[in-house]
Amino acid sequence: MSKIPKILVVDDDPDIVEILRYNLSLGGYDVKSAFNGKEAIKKAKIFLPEIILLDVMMPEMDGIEACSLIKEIPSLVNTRIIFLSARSEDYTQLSAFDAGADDYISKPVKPKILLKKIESIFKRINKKNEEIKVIDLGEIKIDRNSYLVHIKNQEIALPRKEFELFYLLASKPGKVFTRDEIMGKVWGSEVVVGDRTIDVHIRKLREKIGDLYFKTVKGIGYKFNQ
Amino acid sequence: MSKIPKILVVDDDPDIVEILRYNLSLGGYDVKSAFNGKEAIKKAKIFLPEIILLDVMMPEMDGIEACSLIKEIPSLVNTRIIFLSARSEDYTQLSAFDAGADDYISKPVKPKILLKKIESIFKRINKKNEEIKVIDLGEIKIDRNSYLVHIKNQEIALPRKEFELFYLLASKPGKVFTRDEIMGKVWGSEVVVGDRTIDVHIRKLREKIGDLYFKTVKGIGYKFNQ
DNA sequence: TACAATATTAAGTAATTGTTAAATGCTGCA
DNA sequence: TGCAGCATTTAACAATTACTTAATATTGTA
Repeated sequence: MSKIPKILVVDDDPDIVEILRYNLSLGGYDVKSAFNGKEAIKKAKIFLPEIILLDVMMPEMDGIEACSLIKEIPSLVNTRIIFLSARSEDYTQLSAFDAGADDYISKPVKPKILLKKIESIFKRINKKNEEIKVIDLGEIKIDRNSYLVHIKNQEIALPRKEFELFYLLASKPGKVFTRDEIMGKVWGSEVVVGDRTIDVHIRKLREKIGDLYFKTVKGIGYKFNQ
Repeated sequence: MSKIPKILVVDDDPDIVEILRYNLSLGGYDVKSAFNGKEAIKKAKIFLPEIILLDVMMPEMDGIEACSLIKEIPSLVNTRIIFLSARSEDYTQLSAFDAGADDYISKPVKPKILLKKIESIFKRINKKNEEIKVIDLGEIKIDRNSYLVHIKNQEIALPRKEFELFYLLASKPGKVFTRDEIMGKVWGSEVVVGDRTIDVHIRKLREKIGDLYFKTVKGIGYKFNQ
């Protein structure tokens, strides 16, 4: 998490490579470049970048073909590929996504959009590693994919805050979460809400999920017990 | 799938036509030729090639104009066009792609590169055709080939955006797709449209497909349930 | 017991989505 | 080229749902 994120830039036009390299370096990334598909694959194997920016139109081996090949290299399965293309046509986009692209930027590339996109991808990468999508406690399952809670074959839909709160508590059954902890993780550190807000949400959960599961630890916070 | 791939070569220089024809024939392709844009269009309509190699500079009607016209012929919408040009100038490339070109080779053409490119395009074409383009959920079938939806022996035609949205949601029944996710996958990550656009499309789907299938998860997104 | 912390309500406020109709964009065709 | 017809987006407003608050009651414990 503490290492510098690596990006490989691939384009046959040296000017474009330079522009991208410049902007990405400013953004604090470790950038390397290649000028065709073959070189890209070779360098990617060694450099192991988190993201590859890949031009679609290149002589010899085009971006889409290169992408397909990269996606087959085991050490690069988690590498995200962003295509660069002269025009944003449906056909091109489709083949790009078919080949395994993760995103798409049309030229001319605007530095702001580029950096934003990169940033959002890194955010996604980090998030994904942290997150487990389904909490399975046997009788109770909490599923982030469908935003549903299953209890003994019953299906319950929860509003967002209630779901997040439940998800947090159930992520470590038995652990007491302080009010501050809950506040920070469910509401975010910037939001300011009144004292009773958490209680009200706990109440709703007790109503919907079952009274017994949620234990109050007076003076500290709450915990979930199966 | 078993037929011989067809390529139409168009250049006003008979020598170049001959070189290309020779090399492509060796590669196992069914090659025909034309010597100007008009002839190219006429022959293409009958020959129905998978790929057209088109010289940019030609007397009477240049390649770019010819390309535009070809792209408007319904029976040739799936034909890929590769431009041949004496120099790889930016300006030319841009107009070429504007006209609907799929790729670009600069002269002098190296047979190896040409064959590789052609091969990679055919690979892509075949891959696409092989791909699962039909989502079959029993009572509901969603067919990408015809852009039709079948529900209980009823056939419903959907406009593109509605179709794409439906296709996305139905690709993982039960999964909640966030608005961002939907935006990125159906509209593309660069397009900016208003807040209510997705809702309106969902509404149309509910109208046409059935209210029950599309569930709103407030604060998150939408999901499809069979 | 006192009293600080939590529970419970109902009602207020905010946020999100639904619905329409009209505006805009696009495509094929005469 | 201009028009017709459909697709898509926008904008305004309504409806719904989520969330927070405030007032009051209850609880647990020093």
